[in-house]
Amino acid sequence: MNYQIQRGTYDAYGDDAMNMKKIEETLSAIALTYGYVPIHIPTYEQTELFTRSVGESSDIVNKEMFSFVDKGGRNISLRPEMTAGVMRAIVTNKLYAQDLPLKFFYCGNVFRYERPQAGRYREFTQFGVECVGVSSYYLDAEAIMLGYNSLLMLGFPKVILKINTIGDSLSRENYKAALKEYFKPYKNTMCEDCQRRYDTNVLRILDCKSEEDQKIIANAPKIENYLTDSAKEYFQKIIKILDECQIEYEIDPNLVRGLDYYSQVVFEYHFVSDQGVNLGALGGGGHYDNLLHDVGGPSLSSVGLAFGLERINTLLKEIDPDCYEKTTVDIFVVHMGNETIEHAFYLASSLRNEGFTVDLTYENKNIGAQLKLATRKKASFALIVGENEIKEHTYGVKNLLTQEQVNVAYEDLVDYFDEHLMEEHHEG
RNA sequence: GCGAUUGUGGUGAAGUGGUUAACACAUCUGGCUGUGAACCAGACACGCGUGAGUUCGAUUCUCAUCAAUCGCCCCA
Repeated sequence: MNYQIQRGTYDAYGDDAMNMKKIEETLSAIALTYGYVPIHIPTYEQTELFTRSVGESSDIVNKEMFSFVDKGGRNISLRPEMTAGVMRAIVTNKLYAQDLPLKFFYCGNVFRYERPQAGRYREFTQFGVECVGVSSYYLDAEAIMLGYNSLLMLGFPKVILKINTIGDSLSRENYKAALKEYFKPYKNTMCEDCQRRYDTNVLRILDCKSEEDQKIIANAPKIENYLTDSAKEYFQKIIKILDECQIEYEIDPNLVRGLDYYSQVVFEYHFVSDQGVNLGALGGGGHYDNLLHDVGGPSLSSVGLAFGLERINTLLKEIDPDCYEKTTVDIFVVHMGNETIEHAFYLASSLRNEGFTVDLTYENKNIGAQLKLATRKKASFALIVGENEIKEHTYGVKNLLTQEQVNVAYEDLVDYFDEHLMEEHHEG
């Protein structure tokens, strides 16, 4: 029986898995500098949490959730995103009673039952931040910049930041009504999707790819004419801050995000490689006002964003395949078999205790094969342990890059490696 | 959920309705039982994604199924 890996999932190992870890570490470190602290939440919640918060009209909840009934008869869903879980955690732990805003960052796997494509998986990893409890355009701007700078820091040569406002709820109601009014006469001539959107979420019609429909959309009412004064001002303040900080952005009036809970400012980060590889949004987020309240907490506004780590990873590799440190070993211990293996074993242990990365084989391979193995494992040095060496307490140390070999006394080994590995790292 | 393309060893890849499925790289063994190379000899697909059907016979034909890639939808 051969077990097949599940559709839309993947295995990562070695350097690949290492890269994912690196990205997470980098993002965490940056979030920390913005005053965010880690939060850990469960992988599954009761289904209703998601239908309430993410929105029943959204595709994510509608048709993409991994839902099941557990042995206790509870309706459970694997998290399709993290924000809802964070809100729930804030409510169950009454964290809103602490100093606001609460600033949390998280990294974890999320699940969406979708058709897989390049850069799209059914189980994927999101890194994100949520800043909860204070409504301030400074905080929104801060979050946008956090995401923008993170991508630059990770090694993206440039980032396309798309930004838009969908207004406060009053603006949005008025605008939606105007759109419905406008599209009404065209409804039957538009594509099937748009006809559906007309009823479920008119805003999404603006996003339509059909050329025919775009002609109609071009003359549709614009959100800016329906924004309340305060919503307009709010957005302009954010734009001004981005200008001040010389963050490049493009205002995309058709940018409407799929999660129902957003209001005011929404944004996405994109990148297209020189080879033309475009994986869609690398990350996105926005401001939300009612989510915490909907989940049973007080009414507090927040801003959040999330990145897709897999997309970031594949794009970074596209840009520069060598952008990550590879897994390496400092010292590979080579022995002559038999009695020397035992000596090699203890030698390796003591060097590991000194903090070196040490590897060796316990098979009886000849010296050539062992050196070859050492090279394959990207070892810096080979430490040769034979009967003569054991007798004289002096070992052959071969630099696998320069092929130079010297004899080093047992007592001097640690110092020798300290010194020479340091050099290597500086050069690297 | 819809449409298109694809599916041969660890990797890249050729090929055919019929005895041993090319070739290359990688790997392993021996020549060389203390130094990463080269060379020489040899090994390496329980069988061509999985299942069923057609056939005297299928990896090659048909159907189903699964998966990957791309587009739509949606999103990270």
